[in-house]
Amino acid sequence: MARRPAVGGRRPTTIKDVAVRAGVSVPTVSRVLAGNYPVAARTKAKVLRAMRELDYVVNAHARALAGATARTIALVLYDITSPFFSHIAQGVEEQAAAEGRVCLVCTTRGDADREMAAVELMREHHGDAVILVGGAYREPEYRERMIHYARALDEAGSRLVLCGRPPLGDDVPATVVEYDNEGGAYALTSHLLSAGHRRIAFLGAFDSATTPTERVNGYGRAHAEFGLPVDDALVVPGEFGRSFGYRATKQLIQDQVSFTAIFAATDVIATGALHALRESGRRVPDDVSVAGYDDIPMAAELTPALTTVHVPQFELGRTAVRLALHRHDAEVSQHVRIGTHIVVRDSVAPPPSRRP
Amino acid sequence: MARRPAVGGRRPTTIKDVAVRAGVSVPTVSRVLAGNYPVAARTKAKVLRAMRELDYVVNAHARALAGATARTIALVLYDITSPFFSHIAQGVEEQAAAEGRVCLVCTTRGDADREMAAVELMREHHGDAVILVGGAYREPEYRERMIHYARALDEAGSRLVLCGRPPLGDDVPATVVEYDNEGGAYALTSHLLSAGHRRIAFLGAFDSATTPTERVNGYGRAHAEFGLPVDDALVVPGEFGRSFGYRATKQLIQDQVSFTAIFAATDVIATGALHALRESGRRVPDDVSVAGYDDIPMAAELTPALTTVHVPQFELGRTAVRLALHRHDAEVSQHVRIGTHIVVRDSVAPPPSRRP
DNA sequence: CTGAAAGCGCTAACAT
DNA sequence: ATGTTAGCGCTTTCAG
Repeated sequence: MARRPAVGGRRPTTIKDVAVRAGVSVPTVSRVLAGNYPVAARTKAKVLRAMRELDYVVNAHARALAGATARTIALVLYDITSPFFSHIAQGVEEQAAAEGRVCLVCTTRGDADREMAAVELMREHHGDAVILVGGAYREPEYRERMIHYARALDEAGSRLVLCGRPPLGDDVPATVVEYDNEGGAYALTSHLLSAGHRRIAFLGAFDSATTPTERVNGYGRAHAEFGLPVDDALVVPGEFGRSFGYRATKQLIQDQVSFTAIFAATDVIATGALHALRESGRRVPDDVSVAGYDDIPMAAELTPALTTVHVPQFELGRTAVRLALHRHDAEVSQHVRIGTHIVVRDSVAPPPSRRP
Repeated sequence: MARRPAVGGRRPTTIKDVAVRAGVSVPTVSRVLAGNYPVAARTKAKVLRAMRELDYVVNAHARALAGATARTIALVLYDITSPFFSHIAQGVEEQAAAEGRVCLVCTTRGDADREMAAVELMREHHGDAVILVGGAYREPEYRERMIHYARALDEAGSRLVLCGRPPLGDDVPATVVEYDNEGGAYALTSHLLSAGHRRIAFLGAFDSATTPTERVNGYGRAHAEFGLPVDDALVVPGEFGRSFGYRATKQLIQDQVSFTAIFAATDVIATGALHALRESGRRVPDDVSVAGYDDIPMAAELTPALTTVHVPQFELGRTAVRLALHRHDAEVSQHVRIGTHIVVRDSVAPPPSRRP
């Protein structure tokens, strides 16, 4: 029964070794470790000394198995390299650290199957919460599966958190941290319309298989309120990546679709559009106005600085963790909707026709 | 001894429940779970069926405690939101996933104490490796502490990995995945000098307390080989952030220091410099050339596209995981140095004096 | 304030 | 091919 001779090393120090060296029992060591139980000062000192001398660290697994919680937060992320998601992740990580938790991270890259596999995997780790960021699909089976996960996690004493994703229904035990997609898009489109734009291209109308179409809906509602029709030729479906923004803009120009403004569904798409416009000799905002969505930090640093809709990414992440960990406090609501607002910078001007 | 009534839920299903329902013993269930032992097809089917019906998932902690490894990779990162680090993190995450591991992530934000606390925390989790990315300090106590961690992790059957960080010494059991800082900086500086530049500002000469000064060394060596002195007024120490690049450039201009090129120690610093130059009415590369380091994906997409030194971020991350996990294969070296090379784009031109 | 005993859920050695 | 037994390192009753 020789256990774990660990190819390159010997058996790590355990609580028992500490107990022996300090001349006390194992539970006593455990008590000074937890610090939630009276221990004589002298005993405590002896134990701490032994721990230091032996370079002892607790075994998180043994602790999780014996005690109640693993003190981890699981994060299932669409993609770490996208600025929008990475800032949410930062919020999650910082709040988790502040509450004494480590993060377990998995990446899905927009694959629903990988996402579900990731949730299953996270279930095995029995963290305090499983936070889903980005990606959300609308197939009914997918939804059913998520509801199932929400229930399973709840029964296991954990919590499913939908961060920046649509809710699953009021009877589903999940925490929801949303933000306003439709309203922000409505406000920004209104801003463009008020500036005099009548031909506004919308880049990134997500297809029905993926994330909600709320942003394009806001765009549509603003047009409706202005009594203007939407020209379908101006609404370009696509993913949220820089290359899509670039390609879509090039295509619009090549197809000779006339437009005086571009509203990109994300700031990253907008940077691609900006690039394409510049390459085609269009000045922004003199010839064409450009607006984005998300207000990633880079938006303020582009030339011209991008007019966009602010989404508090960091706050979103922090809130997700906070709500999940304090879900038993009566004051803490489990469904919040964080507001968004327009940030006016330099990439939007009246269309050329409206200027001298 | 009522265990874990878990405020909002009941006791999760265990392997025992599965065994009972399938009418077999616990080890048999364990065997079909592991799949590394002969089990009769009929029995296996019964067990799998029971697992499905009970919605069973293994307890990762129990498994880690009883078995050998936790199947996790710990990642201690300077900052998730910086593109350079997030792309390394992506490489780590993908390789870890490919090898059936989940990542535990902690962020340090350049605080040596937080970094050490993070390593301690990761030690508790008994992952297969603890990968350190970014940040590295040069105080002797810090170095001693890291050496200590390397030994402790080794003894625990884990592995310290220094990714993009200087080695700790040949006798220290750690995996090192380096890349060439000095050589890349030398090559790029030579490129600028060859183009005719003689007043090249260097932005981001790290102070002695933090990361190595190798990049500035390469800058110096190139000058020496060209038989040129370095003007200290052109070498600006600072952190690697966009705002530093912006401020330093503004300062240089305000101080009327003459320069025809800027070599930024990171691409992110370069974006700040670009911004400041644009604001001051300098055209790039017509009036001033700009070069960066790292080749973050954004570098290719700037206007003008940035000439820089390519560092394979994704590869760095993947390699870190691969080497650590396969450290017992004789063929796998535990100290690799990944090459860097210049990427010539549009932000460097001969200085105005050398053009018609 | 401290120790003895039990058990968390799982895997691995030992028998069949 | 399967069951029995022991034990991973820790926390938590329960006694004293």
